Amino acid sequence: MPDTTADKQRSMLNEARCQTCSLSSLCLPLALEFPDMDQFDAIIRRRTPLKKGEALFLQDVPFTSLYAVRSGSLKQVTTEGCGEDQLTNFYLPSELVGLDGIDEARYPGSVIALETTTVCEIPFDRLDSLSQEIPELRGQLFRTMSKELRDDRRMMRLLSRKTADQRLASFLVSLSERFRRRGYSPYSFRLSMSRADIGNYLGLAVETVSRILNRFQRQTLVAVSGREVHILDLDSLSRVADEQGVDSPCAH
Amino acid sequence: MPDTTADKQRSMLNEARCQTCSLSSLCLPLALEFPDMDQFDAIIRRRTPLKKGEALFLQDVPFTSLYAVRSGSLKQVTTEGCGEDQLTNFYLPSELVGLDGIDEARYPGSVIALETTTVCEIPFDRLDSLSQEIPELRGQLFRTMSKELRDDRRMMRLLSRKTADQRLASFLVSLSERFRRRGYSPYSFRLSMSRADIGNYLGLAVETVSRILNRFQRQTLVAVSGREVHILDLDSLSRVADEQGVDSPCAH
DNA sequence: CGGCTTCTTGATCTCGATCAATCAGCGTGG
DNA sequence: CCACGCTGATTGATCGAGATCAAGAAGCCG
Repeated sequence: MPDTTADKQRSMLNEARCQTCSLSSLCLPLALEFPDMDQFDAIIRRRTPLKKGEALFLQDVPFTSLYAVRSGSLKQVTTEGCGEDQLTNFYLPSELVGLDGIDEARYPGSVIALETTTVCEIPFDRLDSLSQEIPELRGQLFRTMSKELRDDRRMMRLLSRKTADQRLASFLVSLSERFRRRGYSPYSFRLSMSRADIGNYLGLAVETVSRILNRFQRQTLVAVSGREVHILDLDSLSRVADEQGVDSPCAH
Repeated sequence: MPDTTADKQRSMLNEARCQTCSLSSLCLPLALEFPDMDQFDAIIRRRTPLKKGEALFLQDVPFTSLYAVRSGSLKQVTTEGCGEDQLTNFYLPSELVGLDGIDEARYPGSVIALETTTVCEIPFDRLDSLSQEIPELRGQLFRTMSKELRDDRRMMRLLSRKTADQRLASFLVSLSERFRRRGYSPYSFRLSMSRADIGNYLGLAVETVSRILNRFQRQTLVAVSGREVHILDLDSLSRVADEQGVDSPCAH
């Protein structure tokens, strides 16, 4: 028994090294060569895995670190005043959590594990210093934040112009792409979030999410069984995701 | 005549120095002391003023620089596929334009002047190098991007949960705050954007914007005449902006 | 003053929220 | 092993906020 624990410990620490991490081509240190990678690796802190429903941190807690998702997934939830929560983001492996906390020195939302999840903690003051010495790291940090800004703008477009159908389709296509990039099947995956989470994120009622998934299924765009999703016709789904009004056939 | 031009030129260049700029306490170099400020100032490039409707840059053009607004205002518009434009941001003096272009090395939307507008061009490669030498500058850049992320999340909440009334109220309150911070009256200002722009930004039809502004006026929350706005009851307006459902009286 | 665009106002219609039952999954304890 | 209860998901019926359609009114500039 102690043997197993030690093994597990060793394997975890090994996994936890950036050099051997399977996500290194997607993660923050992606632009680093070996000497720099070692330096970066040295500031990373291991965390014990989060169980489903556990919080990585709570809203308004002082900002100290960024977190790179290693496995599993999380959601970011902001509670404003006494109103309902707003789910502002889902995080998948290799993605960087906490960037929106830098400015006010506290996290603007709670981040909750949707399943068993492991993360790498990156103390921000150390990262900032290191980004002074390693221009590639600094550049990667700027690019990561910039990309998140771009994604946010896309989300605003989704929320302000798209129909419920287009939102669901966009959501599925986006998940599919993100899984593909991470080496998983873009056609078959398991949703780690509930229908309520999806609805909250997309600005739709749970019932609407359910109904539309059902319709997509009848249209043989997808096969959905509980949280298991099979995408049957990614092209059509993509077309639904950003189709225009029926009478604007785009350029011809 | 040449004398006047020379005067104007000199005065513009003088104005254009960060050290003497009235926005220095809000703008990017806000954390810098004098020797560093000079270095920063040295990489800034002057631009001739943009006329109303002129583009600072167009969508998909290669990213080279950030721009700090000196006077006037701009809107950022993204055209996706063949669909309608999405207005994703308004920029006021001291705000930084172009941060979402870093990642893909091109600007993800066109930025258009809403009135006569002057900006400071900040070549990004120079800024990046300088941010290596000046930690305060780097920190300010991180904070600025982080703040924009937070603002985006707030906007998502607005778009996915708020009613048309709440959106308009939030918009007016937010403008009021931004003007106050810049030393202008938070109660009286001129909208530089059209109703159509406001509607596009808030995810509402022009007609709805018009109707609700009218209703706010009947409720003596504001007095609106064309683009001239007087806020008569900022408290009530703020309350409208983030009131909950009628039957959740918040904490008591 | 006429020809624009922008803004306002009114009438109607529609998408998706809301309300209201089920239904399915699933861990818990008898 | 199965009844029980709980949470999450589905399905149906109704309703309403805001979009859309359709005129006008008011600026604005040559």
